[in-house]
Amino acid sequence: MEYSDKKTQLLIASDQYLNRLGIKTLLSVVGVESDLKETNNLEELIDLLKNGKDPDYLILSDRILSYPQKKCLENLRKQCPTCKLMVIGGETMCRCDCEKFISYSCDQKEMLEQFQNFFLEPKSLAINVESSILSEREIEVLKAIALGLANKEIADRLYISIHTVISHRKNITSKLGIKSISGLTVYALLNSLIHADEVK
Amino acid sequence: MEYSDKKTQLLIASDQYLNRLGIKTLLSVVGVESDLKETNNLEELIDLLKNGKDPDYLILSDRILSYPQKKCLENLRKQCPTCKLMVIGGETMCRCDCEKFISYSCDQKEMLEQFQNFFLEPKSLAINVESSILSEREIEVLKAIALGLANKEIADRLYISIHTVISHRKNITSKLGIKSISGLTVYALLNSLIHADEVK
DNA sequence: TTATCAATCCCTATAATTAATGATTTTACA
DNA sequence: TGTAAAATCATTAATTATAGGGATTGATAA
Repeated sequence: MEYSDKKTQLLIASDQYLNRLGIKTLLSVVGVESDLKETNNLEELIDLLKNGKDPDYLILSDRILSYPQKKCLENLRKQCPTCKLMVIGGETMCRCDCEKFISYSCDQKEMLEQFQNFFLEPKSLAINVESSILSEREIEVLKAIALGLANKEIADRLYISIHTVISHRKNITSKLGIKSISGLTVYALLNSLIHADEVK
Repeated sequence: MEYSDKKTQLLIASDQYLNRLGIKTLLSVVGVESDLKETNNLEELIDLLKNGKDPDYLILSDRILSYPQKKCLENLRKQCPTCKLMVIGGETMCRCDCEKFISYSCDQKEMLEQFQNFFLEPKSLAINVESSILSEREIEVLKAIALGLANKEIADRLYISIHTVISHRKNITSKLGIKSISGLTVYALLNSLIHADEVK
């Protein structure tokens, strides 16, 4: 039921230009012809999805997703319920609600196969994933922990008592199941709560 | 003084296929014609430099460098003292001994300019940078800290007393000037001492 | 053959974090 | 309007980490 005079609509969202360029080259290798749009940030992506018509395919890097990634993806899904979604991510990217997940570490052969499959396979049903459970305040505290602040410093920064900080910490560790500061730091990094160069 | 029948030798080293593909596409956009080799890991890169003749240009991603990055780059330099070196890295990559440093976050325009300049500008002199100062044992302890282990656990793992661990820790923090666990974790991540998915 | 450095160990005292429990106030939602 | 969750503060005890000191051994380079 396709109109042969209507090209496939494809949208690429990745923060890195070299990545987008690689993806585009790969698309031409695979033989996908499309009306192609691209963006390097989440805001513009959301704008494009809101104001334009739904693309047929959306290829995005996990690095442009905001925290929490799962929630962010869910919201994107709502913006384009009919499109096929491919997420390219690092080893630690949570497997999420998308038709195709590809790791950045895939070699040429695998990457080619995955891309070919993506455009051949029928659209799958969305998988429901539960989203993040941290409250706003807990996220603030988590950020501060990951930045290397001590409880007292966090208390001063957020204008609360150190007891409250400790309470939040307890809730964070029990909710996430991550007990060590390093673990929390990595979590915060992976979820773009902080940037590596902010840490003291 | 170039032989017109001899193509430029160029070597691309990046862990990610999409990156290499993007770089190659960019090279053809810029109009660089070359004998091109590529690799996705450090070992193969070193092999290529040892066994083949020196390339004219070496483009590498900071992600394939082993710890410490500066030392690793110095060693690579010795392997190919005459080649022009471009390093593409993240925001937190240390500015290092190379002719051209490009951030992954550069947009199309800047990336194009930087690539064009790289192949036009004359080779600069190497900058001497001091290398890492951590001892082997200190690196072991740092790894363990970044993985989220407590002093006691580190002691058990390394078969030393907790006092020794504390001593090493003191030396590490004073050498690096990084006091917080999060800071040390980020340092370990950036220097590929650990991987994010190993952290507990 | 001295220095130097890495690696190991120890002590004391203070600071910081965690565990276990509990309580109050505000906010959001059904 | 009642309930649940979030955000706040608190106490006590136990555990861990940090900041100062030192000390010994073995390897290695000047």
